[in-house]
Amino acid sequence: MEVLYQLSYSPARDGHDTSAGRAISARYARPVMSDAERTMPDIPQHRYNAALANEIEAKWQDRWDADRTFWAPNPTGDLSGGFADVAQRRKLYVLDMFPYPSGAGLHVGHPLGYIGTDVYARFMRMQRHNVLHSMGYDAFGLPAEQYAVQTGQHPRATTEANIANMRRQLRALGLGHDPRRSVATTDVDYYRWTQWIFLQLHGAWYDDVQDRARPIDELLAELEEGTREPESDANPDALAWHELDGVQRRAVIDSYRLAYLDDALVNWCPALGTVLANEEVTADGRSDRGNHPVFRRPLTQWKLRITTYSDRLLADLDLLDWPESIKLMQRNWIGRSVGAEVSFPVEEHTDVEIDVFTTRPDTLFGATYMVLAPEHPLVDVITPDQWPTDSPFEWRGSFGLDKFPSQAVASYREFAAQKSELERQAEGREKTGVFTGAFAKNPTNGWNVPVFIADYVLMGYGTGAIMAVPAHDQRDFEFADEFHLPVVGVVRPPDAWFEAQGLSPDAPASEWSEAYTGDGVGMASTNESVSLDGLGMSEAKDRIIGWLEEVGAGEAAVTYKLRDWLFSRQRYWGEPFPIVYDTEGVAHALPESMLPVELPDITDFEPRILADDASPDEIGALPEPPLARATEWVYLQLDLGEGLREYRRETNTMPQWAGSCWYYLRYLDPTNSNALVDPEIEKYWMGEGDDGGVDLYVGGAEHAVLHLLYARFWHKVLFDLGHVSTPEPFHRLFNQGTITAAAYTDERGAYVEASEVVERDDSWFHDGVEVIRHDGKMGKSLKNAVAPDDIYRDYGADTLRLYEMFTGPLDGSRPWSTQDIVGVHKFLQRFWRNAVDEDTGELHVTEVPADDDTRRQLHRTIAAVRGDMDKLEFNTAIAALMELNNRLTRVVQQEGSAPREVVRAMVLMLAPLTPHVAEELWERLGEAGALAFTDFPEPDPSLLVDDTVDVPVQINGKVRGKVTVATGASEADHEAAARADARIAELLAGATVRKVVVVPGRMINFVVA
RNA sequence: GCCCGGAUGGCGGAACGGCAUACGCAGUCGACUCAAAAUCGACCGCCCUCACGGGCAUGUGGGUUCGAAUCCCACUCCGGGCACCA
Repeated sequence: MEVLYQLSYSPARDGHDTSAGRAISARYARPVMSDAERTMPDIPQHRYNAALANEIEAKWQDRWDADRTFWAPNPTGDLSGGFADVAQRRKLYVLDMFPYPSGAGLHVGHPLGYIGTDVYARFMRMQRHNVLHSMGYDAFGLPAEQYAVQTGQHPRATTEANIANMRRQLRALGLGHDPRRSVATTDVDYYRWTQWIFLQLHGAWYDDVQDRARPIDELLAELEEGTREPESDANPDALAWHELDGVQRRAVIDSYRLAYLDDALVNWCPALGTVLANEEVTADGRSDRGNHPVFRRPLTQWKLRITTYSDRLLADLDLLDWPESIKLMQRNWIGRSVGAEVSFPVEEHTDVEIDVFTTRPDTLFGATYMVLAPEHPLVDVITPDQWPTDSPFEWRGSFGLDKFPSQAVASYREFAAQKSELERQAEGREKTGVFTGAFAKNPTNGWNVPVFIADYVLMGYGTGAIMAVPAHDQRDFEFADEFHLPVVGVVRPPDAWFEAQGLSPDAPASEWSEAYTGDGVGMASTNESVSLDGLGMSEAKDRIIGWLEEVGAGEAAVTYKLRDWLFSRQRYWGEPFPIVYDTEGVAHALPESMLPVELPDITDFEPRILADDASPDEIGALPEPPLARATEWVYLQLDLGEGLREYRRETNTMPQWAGSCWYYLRYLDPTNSNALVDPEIEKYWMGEGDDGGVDLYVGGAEHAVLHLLYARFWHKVLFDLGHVSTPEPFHRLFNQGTITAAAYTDERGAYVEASEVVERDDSWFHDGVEVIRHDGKMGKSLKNAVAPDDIYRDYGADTLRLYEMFTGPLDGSRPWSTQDIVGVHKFLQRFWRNAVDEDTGELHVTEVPADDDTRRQLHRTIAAVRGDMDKLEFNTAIAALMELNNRLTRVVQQEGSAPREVVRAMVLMLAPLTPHVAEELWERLGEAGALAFTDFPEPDPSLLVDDTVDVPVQINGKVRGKVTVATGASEADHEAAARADARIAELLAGATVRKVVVVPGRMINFVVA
């Protein structure tokens, strides 16, 4: 079996250590104590301390590599060696969100989740599971490219160096990963398949009837057979397929694709020199990465039609064992709203209607004006040449006292476009807008309502136009207030609302100080054919939607906040698109046989930015991607079926999210050059059907909507097209917490290096200057990172693992405290001492069985540890092991040696948590077999119950004593035992016992008068 | 503003509606030692008490219950997400 791919762990299977591993061994095998200390007679030679831990850790890490301990066999293919041995085991796929290999390396906050998954994976491996656990690298992205711009060093060089360093740091933690599966998204053999998935998206369309994606060829066939009409924006005249010419047909087909070119407003970030997805822009209009200003600009870019999956992305959350908070964030992000679309005829334009979306069709009678988004295409159509007579001066625009409506519209558009998202934010919710000069007709009551444009209506949501009901929508109310538009109430608020407003219960809406948005009784909503008066909100909605459908003025409708995924980036260090353009500018997908499209080597990585961020309004400010300058790569001749022709390549690259959308599939079959993953292997690890997917996926909650939504979308497309067998990629998701640490700022508010701060009298000083303490997520930016290498040096990796698992529940955030580490280190030291003589290094375990109480505690501990580890509650599992060790310490003191049955079980229970020291003791105990695959201890049920149990006795719910009763005693026996207790009897004397509550084995409560 | 989540000793944290504060850190005292370190042991929520014991404590105020850290309502503070989404 030959395993060849880039950037893998070095081939330890040949018996050679990796160079990185060697470095660790050499570095950490060095004793921490000086030779003088080492030879001092009163410091035991064989104490478990950092020096010994480092020796043990290096030894076992080398051994695991040599023995291929964590190679998980596939059922077939290159990686199937040894499968027969595990074929009877159940499979388990444990996955970490893979890291970006940054140059700074790891700090102790990073591996919290990795340690958690490793403990769980090792625990399950000891319960006869074939466990797949590996770690790859999400290595495309901005930092490597920005570093390249600064230094001229190729991103591949820095990326590979960073990956090597992270592998070294992770290896030193003793993580039981299958190294053969460690892919990096930047490997050509990897991104070849990222490009392949893009081709699948490009070659597919969404069939709304079957509710799934299908190959585009099937669409073509249906159009040619005439079983489907070419309904598309690219076919505005609704011509039949046979009436379209070749160019038109092509445009129609392209408009159906899941990957499509779109000319629309994008988030343009001049400082980063690229456009960004909506998900990458923060609420205050800045880039998620780097916090630079972002502007809305039109540009032709690739988009992925994720919106077609809105409903399924929403509905299938129910299949998942995920934290409710993450599901909720995804639901909110998808933002499904139910309501109606209503058409408002435009005055003087018999053929034009303005369609609006509303969630409150029950308030339709109260619509007193309309608003279009400034960039709405109908604005130019409806805007008249002259202002209507009597149109108020204040409506005509405060942006230049415009003589004509077209001028007012133009100047308002300019005003709105020039505002950055940040400026819009800074202005709060102040409403601005301008009258278009046009009127539309409210279909319910025939009112002529003025049509405005205003930037509080967004082109990207709903239809880009609203009906404004100021009485029942706060934004509309504020706009109406600003422009003195009529406010007509059509839902009667409850009396309490009027009271809270300080209004009399019959005050008309024109006197209200805010909109009433709650439920209420319909009023003033009657015409010749429908009435909503007296109806509640939901009845009124049903009634009016029925009426709208009847008269052809509207229909029920659903809208989503989710937008299609902007998929182009003007960067070098990303996956090239497998797309070329012909001389007409038409995009063509390359055939699969031409993959991979490799990134060309260039030397100038900088995106060309033609204007600085001070003048982003120039269209010329848009950049040319670095790849556009690789002209020898860009221009080529190809035969795509029409003979040899000239083409130019797409020079944008894919966003960083692309590679991370599917890496969990490539771990399964990393060396497959014929397919993304072999179907048999995919079914084996992922399972099939609604409850299939990765068994446990652990990562930070910061990926709640970005990565997790994109990955689910790609997986569903692959599912629809038959490439994977489960509708969802990640069955169980767990969010590990973050590690925080003290951070300090000086008087300018700048962070100072936390490790250099000293405490004096409850104050903190850096270089003698007092600084302010805050707590924050550990990291480079707060200058409070702690390197794992330092902890390995001072305590060993097992101690670091144990400490991180002990400080609290895995999903909680916890402060780092180097001071507290000594507690878990001493626990390991004490357990070691219980089994090994510190002076001689001899084992001092006895074959004599443990006493009954010790054995009972052992089995209770086994039961507790098993339960806790199943639930990923490692902190309480460790607490139980500490308690057992405390008892073992007493036994050793009394007996002079430790019972093997206890030591053996404890070694097995520690094996997932502190695998190196456990392996060492396992070997010294002379136990046979690989520890990693030895069965986890099982509790003896008969030892979990005691003969007697202490039960608290309460009087009126307060604990007043404790009695001992036989296990399984009756309620009467409990009561009798309690009454027999001298102190209880005394307290009960003279009182009337009204009631006795007995919960056998738990408590007795006397209720007295 | 809206939506989630949280609040327990000096600190990190334990507690199926039933002995609050497990386990660990820090602290106090003791044993060993000439001494220190290391190790081992005891104590360690607050108040009153020599003690026995009692009172009060799980952010605040109510409620349900024989019994509430746990369930319900309101509020305060902290953390996270969304934010003119019609």
